[in-house]
Amino acid sequence: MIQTPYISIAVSLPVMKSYTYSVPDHLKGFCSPGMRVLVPFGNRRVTGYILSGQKDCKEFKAKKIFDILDDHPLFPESEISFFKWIAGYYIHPLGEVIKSALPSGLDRHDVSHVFVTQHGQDYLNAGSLTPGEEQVVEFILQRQSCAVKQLKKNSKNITINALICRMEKEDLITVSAVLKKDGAKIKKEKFILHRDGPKTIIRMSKKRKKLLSLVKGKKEISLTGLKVHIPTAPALIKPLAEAGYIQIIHRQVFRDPLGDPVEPDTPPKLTSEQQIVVKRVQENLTRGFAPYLLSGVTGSGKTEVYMRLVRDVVEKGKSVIVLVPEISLISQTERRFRARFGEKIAVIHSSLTQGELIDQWHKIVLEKVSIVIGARSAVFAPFKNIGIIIVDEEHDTSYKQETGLKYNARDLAVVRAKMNDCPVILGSATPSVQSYQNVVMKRFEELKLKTRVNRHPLPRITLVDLKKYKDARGYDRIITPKLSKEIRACLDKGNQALIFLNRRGFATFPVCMDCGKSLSCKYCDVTMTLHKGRNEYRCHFCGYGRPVNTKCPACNSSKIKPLGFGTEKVESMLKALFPDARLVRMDQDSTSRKGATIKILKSIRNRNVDIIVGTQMLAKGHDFPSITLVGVICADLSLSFPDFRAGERTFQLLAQVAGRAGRGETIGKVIMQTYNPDHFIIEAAKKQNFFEFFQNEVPYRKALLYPPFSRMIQLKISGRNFAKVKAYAANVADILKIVLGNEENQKHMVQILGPIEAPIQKISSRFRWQIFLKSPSSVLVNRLVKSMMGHPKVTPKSGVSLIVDVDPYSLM
DNA sequence: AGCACGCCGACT
DNA sequence: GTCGGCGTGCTC
Repeated sequence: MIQTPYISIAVSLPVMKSYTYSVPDHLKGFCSPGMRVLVPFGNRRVTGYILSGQKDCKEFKAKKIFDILDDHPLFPESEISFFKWIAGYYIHPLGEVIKSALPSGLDRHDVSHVFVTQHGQDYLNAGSLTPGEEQVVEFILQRQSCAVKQLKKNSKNITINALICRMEKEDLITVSAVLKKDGAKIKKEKFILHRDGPKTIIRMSKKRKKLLSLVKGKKEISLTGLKVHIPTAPALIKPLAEAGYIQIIHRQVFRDPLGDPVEPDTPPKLTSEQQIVVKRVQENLTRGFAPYLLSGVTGSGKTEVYMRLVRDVVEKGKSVIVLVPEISLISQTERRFRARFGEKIAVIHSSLTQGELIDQWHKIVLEKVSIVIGARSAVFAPFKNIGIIIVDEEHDTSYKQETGLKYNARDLAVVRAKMNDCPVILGSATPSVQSYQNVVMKRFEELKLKTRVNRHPLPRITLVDLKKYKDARGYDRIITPKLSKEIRACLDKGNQALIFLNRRGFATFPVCMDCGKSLSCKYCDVTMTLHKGRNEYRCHFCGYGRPVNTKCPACNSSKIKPLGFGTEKVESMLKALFPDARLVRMDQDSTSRKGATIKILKSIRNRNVDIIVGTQMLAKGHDFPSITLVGVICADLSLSFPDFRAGERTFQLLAQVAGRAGRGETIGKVIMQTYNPDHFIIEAAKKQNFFEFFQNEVPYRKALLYPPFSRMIQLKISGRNFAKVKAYAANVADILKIVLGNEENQKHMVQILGPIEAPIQKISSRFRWQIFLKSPSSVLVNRLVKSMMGHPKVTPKSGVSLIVDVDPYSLM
């Protein structure tokens, strides 16, 4: 609790400093760090987060805060230093860091709204408005009031600013600030308490009597609980409460996002390997920061190791954060944790509604739970006393947030563990090069699980050289005879086959047969994809669609040939090749409808399908015990990406997909079709040998000074005007060079690459340029960017945006 | 982010 | 001559 007259606030706006406010008398003693407050900022109201108390404020007169928005802090004081670290490392405003750490939808600020005045109304009725004015007035009246922003967006008229201004002067409309209201609130429910000795005696109907006896039987009962017995209870309670028979109280309840219940499980006996690993970590549980990399082949029982350690930590009265990759549905790992720990768990996941997420958050803050399991944002879980942090599938790219604050939750997990003096375990069957390099450098301790729990051997992988089928006609070119023979055999045995292709749609490269140009998106620098199911061409970057009978935009020819293939085409080919088989496709297109994913997963589990075709969403998080054959249509698709991590990603993806085969009793088979059977990535994937991959990859990274042998910061410059973007990018690069040139001792420590045009030159009508900074020292690149941003010549240019991405994942 | 203040082009 | 464009700077 803060007793000082002033408080230090981070506002949720892109401003780099914190601000001092005074606390009015009636709010004294109600402020704590971690609470939200509504504060005046400029001439409007915004959300601020209380950082600390402050004794005095001399340089300027502090404004008073308007209100405190929370009863309890939303995060513990101890987390503030973590937020500050993030703000510094990712070069991001502190208030926005906190905003992105908290559940979305909690932010409040003024939004200017326009209203129609009585005067304006009269003019409209009298028909004395100009057509332009009439349009504005009617647009506002349709929705009572309207945000100025929305009005501007809707209007094609460029002089809308002037029009609004003039209409306000003429008293046709008024503009005023409206506090943005949020959909998500704490859910409260009515609870009924019994009271003796009513103030007034009222007539007792049968229902009233029944209700009273029910209430008397329990100490307290929720209205929902009462409704089960007496459907009309909501109407009955009011007179009874007024007469003093009962008391109604409002209490917070937690919405249940967990869906169908999971059967509780009993811990199995650990294998000797697992025991060794568990013991090793247990020894260090209370000895401060200790980072581990748990590398274990698929099926080696990593989850069981996590669960043992979690139980230990919880028994010591500490909290646990478990991070899992973001997938479209609750993962197998999450289910297993719930089965083991039941009520002690909070879940943080993108499929939660805003309200559910806030409830889970409150459960953590109010210490109703001691375990959090969830996707990347769970790394911000507001625990005070963390005993261990676990990051499962640490190599997974979904830990990197690509919008707003571009953090990597896996890296933040290590930082948070360090600040909390606790162990952190990163687990994976295919670790990231970065994490394994940390093992090599002895920064992480490696823990190994070499054998599968059920002692089954890993699936056998056979390569098929696609070069031999380059000139083949028809199906053989995409589904080679070897693969189709194996599918047949798999079907005949009554098993399931999984066919993997990391590209969705039917034809991915439509080409005009007359002018030879590919059909590209109007707004992006990419080829469109034919989707037969939707009957249109679609851009996978901006969503723009063209009808299937579209003519070539360059020469107006109607002869567009659907070259290139995606999952949709593979599906239709398999249908033709195996007419007896039941097929299902699983990709973004087939799972976008609500409930579709569950339906597909259930049909796979219940063995109502024989062949599953899909993209990488098949490779993650779900367990398909009856799949015995995995077919990879083209293993090299992701290999040709213009990205130094293309090889790493390909290896991980192939190893993960291969691991889907033979999880049950039968030994799995994998057929991997590739144009590069001799490539070291493909060879290592074939052997499922991470170490071989790593040893071959490292020299290449070292030679070109790529991570983990350097730290990178990517500057993305984009805008609608090509010349402006290019000029601004050049300007930023110049400033970087000047700033770097001033630091004599650092000149040779940081490389500035660019500005260059991005591999995808335009997305959603925005032209894209980039600058890369590389350095062996993360501190130096960070400092360079900070001084560049502070340089007087790098003023934000209108129409051009500059985005800083520290440790970037996507270089496109 | 949003808003106010301050300087240059096309119009009553 | 002004109206209204938008570039620059600040918000406790």
